[in-house]
Amino acid sequence: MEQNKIPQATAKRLPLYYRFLNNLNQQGKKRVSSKELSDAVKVDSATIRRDFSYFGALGKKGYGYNVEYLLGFFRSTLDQHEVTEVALIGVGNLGTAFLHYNFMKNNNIRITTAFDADTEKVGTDIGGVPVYDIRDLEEKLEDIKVAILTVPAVEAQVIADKLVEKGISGILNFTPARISVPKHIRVHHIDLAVELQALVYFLKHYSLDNPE
Amino acid sequence: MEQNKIPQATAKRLPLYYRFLNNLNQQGKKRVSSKELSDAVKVDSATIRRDFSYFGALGKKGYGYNVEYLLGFFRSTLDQHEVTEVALIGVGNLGTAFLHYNFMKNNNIRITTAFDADTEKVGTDIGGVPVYDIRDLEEKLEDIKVAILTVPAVEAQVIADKLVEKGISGILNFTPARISVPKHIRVHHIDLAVELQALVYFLKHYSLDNPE
DNA sequence: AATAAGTCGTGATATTTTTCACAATTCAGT
DNA sequence: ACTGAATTGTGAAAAATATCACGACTTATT
Repeated sequence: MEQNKIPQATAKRLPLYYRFLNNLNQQGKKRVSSKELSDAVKVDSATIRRDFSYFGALGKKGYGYNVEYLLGFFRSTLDQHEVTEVALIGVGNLGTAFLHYNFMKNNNIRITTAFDADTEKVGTDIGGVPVYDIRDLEEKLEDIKVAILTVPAVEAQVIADKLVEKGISGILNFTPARISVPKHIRVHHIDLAVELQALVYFLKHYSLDNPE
Repeated sequence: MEQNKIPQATAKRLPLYYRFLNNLNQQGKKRVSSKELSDAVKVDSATIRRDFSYFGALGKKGYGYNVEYLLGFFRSTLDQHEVTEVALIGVGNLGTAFLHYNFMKNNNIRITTAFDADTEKVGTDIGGVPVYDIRDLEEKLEDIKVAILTVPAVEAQVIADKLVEKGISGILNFTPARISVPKHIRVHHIDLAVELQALVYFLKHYSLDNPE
């Protein structure tokens, strides 16, 4: 289970590589070089080769990588052979965007359950996902290990506590609240206002050339 | 203009600090320590002190930081005294979520203009923002420097090209497409599927303890 | 006035991540 | 076969980031 020592920075890029390889494969492309990949995903080619090398020698010198082989390799590495079920808490605009997104296409992930407090929404189906009452969270969550949190900030901690109690493993938190959880639970924060403001800051202070 | 050598990692955390300080100030809190900040924003206290130190000695030893002073300092550093106008391209669910988000509260940012291809939406106001026809992009964009891109992936590059032509400086790209732009233009990618899949990957391979 | 507790700022160190640069290898063309 | 162009995998170096740990200072208390 414990894949030894893949750097976090690498792990975060894997889904990106995977998706692009998937596209290439669907286009019938048979081989690809780190340079081509680099142009497409905007990651330095040496970084890509280094990333791949953590999994062994996947390519051929002077040739590049076999798309199908590489794809197959990543599929198993990313555990794409079994569907990961995800719950979505908070069916506002952002939550609805997720419900309409088809994660099955490139990622073997499915949102199977959604929750909201709004009685207008409870009982409906959005993007094929049933929306339950947030008060039934504990009963309906079953053994889902991953949750997407798109609720108002003030609700975030209370709901996170409930998720923890039900045995969640990971939370993708879109609220501005930095939630507290036991340390064996992984939380990734995506803070839209912070991202926007950071971009504005970079433009004002790093504008002349574009590092990163 | 060129603030010397603030590390990027620090710059990305500034908006987070700023927002929390703003909250503290509104609560009437007068002082705060790096430890308290650390608990709230989940960043190591030494990292916070280091981050602040790039701007000089903002605190007092044995005391902590004066909330009002620190806030004022960040306000100028983050250029919060003048409103940054932003355009939003693509009024789907995700775009609509942005239009309803009040960036003026903690960030001095305002979405002033939105664009969409759907004639149902063109001409309406969403969250107080007028929605124009995407075909009028060139005419209506005026001198907005920042754009949020929430369109279908296939449209992304075409629209990015138009934005570039109109003199955009920064793009917050929510599409899975990695767009190509001249290198003086800054693009931040937020890729929802990648974030979700990366979280799932971390859970499977790093589950026992939670680094980061 | 002295003491204790709390806290910053930062030199030094550790860790993580990226990049360089090149030997080894492959492939395509002659 | 041979040659030249392309490309990997990786040791080594560089750069970026995070953390440790402590002297110096502030405040509160007695």
